[in-house]
Amino acid sequence: MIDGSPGAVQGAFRALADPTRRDILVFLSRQDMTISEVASRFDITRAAVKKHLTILEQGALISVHPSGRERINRLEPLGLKSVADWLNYFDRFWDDRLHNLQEAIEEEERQKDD
Amino acid sequence: MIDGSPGAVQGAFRALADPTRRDILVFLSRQDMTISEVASRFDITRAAVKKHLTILEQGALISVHPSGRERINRLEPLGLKSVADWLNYFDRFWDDRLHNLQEAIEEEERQKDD
DNA sequence: TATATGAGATACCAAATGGTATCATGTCAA
DNA sequence: TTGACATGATACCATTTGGTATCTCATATA
Repeated sequence: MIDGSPGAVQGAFRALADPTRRDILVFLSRQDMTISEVASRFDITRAAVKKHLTILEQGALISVHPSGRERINRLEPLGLKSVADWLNYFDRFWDDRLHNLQEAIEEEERQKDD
Repeated sequence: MIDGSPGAVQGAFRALADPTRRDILVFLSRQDMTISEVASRFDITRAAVKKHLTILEQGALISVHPSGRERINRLEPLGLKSVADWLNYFDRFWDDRLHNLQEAIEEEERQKDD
């Protein structure tokens, strides 16, 4: 088994599959935001943004902190790290296979230049 | 912008969102396989596996090489690397103290932009 | 040649997904 | 207290997604 905690990894990958959610993570990396603040960055309704934030929270990529009538959304880098850890399994292939691949590509490029 | 080639990153993240597809990648990391060989590892039909392989190919996570009447599916580490590169943006946030520092800097930048 | 086999192509289905609109609730402030 | 505002909750819709079944095509092989 590769996943240390399979469920968590699945939630994180699921959350990252949507481009809007990835953009939200970038925004939150710069600054904590309320739902409305996040929503103001997009052309979709606040309700849709709320759904995205819920999925991000389920994937443990953000945490939510109530403050009065607002809810502050905060990036949780640890969740992203679980994804990076999963990818780490393939690190060794980036060394050998990737090297060979790169050579093959360059060789192909040379042959096109005829 | 974070993505070097946005479309490619989206395709890769989309492909990785499904646990069956992530398992397929692990199998292919050990050994190249035909569609039927991959399908024999799962309890779903060969047609369903074929769909997964198509999505993996669209995400540039595997490549397909016809050989006679068979089609060899091969892991493409380069596609996974594009995902890792996207995640690299968040490397600095894995340390909370760096996060706070970065936040202050970015906030200053943001207020200039408004 | 005849036949078995690997793969492609559709058509179809149930469930999940991303979105909207609408209404309810809690909290701040005048 | 009353109104304004941030959020929660629900119902609903169109599209995508993961899956099956079935048919056809191409290619080994007896």
